[in-house]
Amino acid sequence: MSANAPRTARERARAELTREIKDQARRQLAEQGAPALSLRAVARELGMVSSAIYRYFPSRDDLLTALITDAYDAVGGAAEEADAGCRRDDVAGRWMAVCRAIRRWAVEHPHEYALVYGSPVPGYRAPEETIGPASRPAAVLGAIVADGWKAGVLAAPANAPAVRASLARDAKRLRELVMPGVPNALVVAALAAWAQLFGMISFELFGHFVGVIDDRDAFFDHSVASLAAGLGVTVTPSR
Amino acid sequence: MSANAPRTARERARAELTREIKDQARRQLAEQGAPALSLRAVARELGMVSSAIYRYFPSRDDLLTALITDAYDAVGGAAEEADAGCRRDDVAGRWMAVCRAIRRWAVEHPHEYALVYGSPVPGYRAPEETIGPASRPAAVLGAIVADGWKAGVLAAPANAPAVRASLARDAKRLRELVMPGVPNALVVAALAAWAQLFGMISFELFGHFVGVIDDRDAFFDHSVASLAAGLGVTVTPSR
DNA sequence: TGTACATCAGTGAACGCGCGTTCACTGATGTAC
DNA sequence: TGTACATCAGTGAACGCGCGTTCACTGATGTAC
Repeated sequence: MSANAPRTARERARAELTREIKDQARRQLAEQGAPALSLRAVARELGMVSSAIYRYFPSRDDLLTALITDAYDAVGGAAEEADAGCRRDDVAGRWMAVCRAIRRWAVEHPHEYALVYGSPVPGYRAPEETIGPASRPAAVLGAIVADGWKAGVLAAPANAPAVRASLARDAKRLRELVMPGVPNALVVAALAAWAQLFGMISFELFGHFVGVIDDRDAFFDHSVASLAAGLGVTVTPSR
Repeated sequence: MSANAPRTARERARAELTREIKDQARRQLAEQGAPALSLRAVARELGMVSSAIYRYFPSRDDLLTALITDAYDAVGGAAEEADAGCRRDDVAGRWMAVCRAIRRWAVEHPHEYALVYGSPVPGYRAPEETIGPASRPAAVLGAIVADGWKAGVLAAPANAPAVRASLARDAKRLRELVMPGVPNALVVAALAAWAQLFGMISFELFGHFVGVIDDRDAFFDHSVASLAAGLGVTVTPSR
């Protein structure tokens, strides 16, 4: 029993029902997508009266926020776990493992992925509290790049364009946050790789590979290895 | 007057109202997003009774399909126009111009962009007729790559991983469709660049650069030039 | 250990709203002779 | 050129539905003495 575990029966029941509501909401997310998520349907499925939900979430938006936070935490956790399973000095292996873990999570939870990386839910404005969880996957990738740079196995891309002053400002801020010691050109390249990684996952999940790419595992592995190559690290072609 | 222009007053009125309905629907798309698009609201705004819309679109899904087709055509047209404005042998210039044109269209029409490149609209299944328009932007990029290869200014990335057999099959099909003569490794690299290009645009539009990248023009130009560099062509750093 | 009060979870009814779609209709426009 | 009929656009009412949220309430759980 941890120190901040619920003690009274009431507290335990509350924690459990909060979880059940979110689980049920996730199930509906998976079936019909975020815009169709309805408090009434969640309550119905749980055998409660619709107004009872309001004891747990003050509004639909708060439930959405909880789902968004959980989704970021889940994908971030998957990334961290994959990273932790690699030898620290195997930069290429860490990169591949983390990219694959993120994609696997996305493929297994397409609607949760769409909730956080797809089009914004109309009328919903994400509150501050989602920022922390949202940055977890990026932080993992940033740490790999920083470690790789420190170990000398990464390099700013050879024939990359020069980094303009305004971009250098952005790079400086990010270096201090998440990629200590990494030079501007590599910070910017890493950022692009980050956006490109999710771009490929989104294209796959959102149907743009239909009739274009059949072997999506192979394509993803290939492209993600190329992204790594663009950062100067060569992935040895093992599975 | 073109040969297939509407002749009778009825036909003219019908064409005009069809356009007005789509325009109004686009306006609502821009204000509240696709899931909130409602036939009743469109009719209301146009001063019609809601059932009148059914003379023009047999259902909400058909209106959505029309908007999707138009959006693909718009972004495809923007890409084609940008390409046509360049000297044929300026491969790097064409690449940059087309990427910028696509991004510009996206930034200017964020909800139409989300409609086609964001999360799928729940409950909506895109019919066959959207496939043609959907491929236009990709076709433009493919033609640039094919021309660049033919002219000898593009190359398969130097340190890229080998293309597996199953991927080679996909590459073969695409080579025949859109990139004649281009070798497998370059076809696959071009595909990745295509997905990555839209990935960066999506990240920008869907809010993932907030607090991360301030100078998004510079970042986009830089990254898109890097994508080109990854295909072997160097972009001279002019604006 | 027992009692009195405060807190909280869940109920059931209601408010006010908007939606997609159908249908029988009226009146205007187009077409064939 | 004029008439008879067919086609079509737009109307207004209705069907059946689901939604988020509020509110006064009952009964169970927790807390202070």
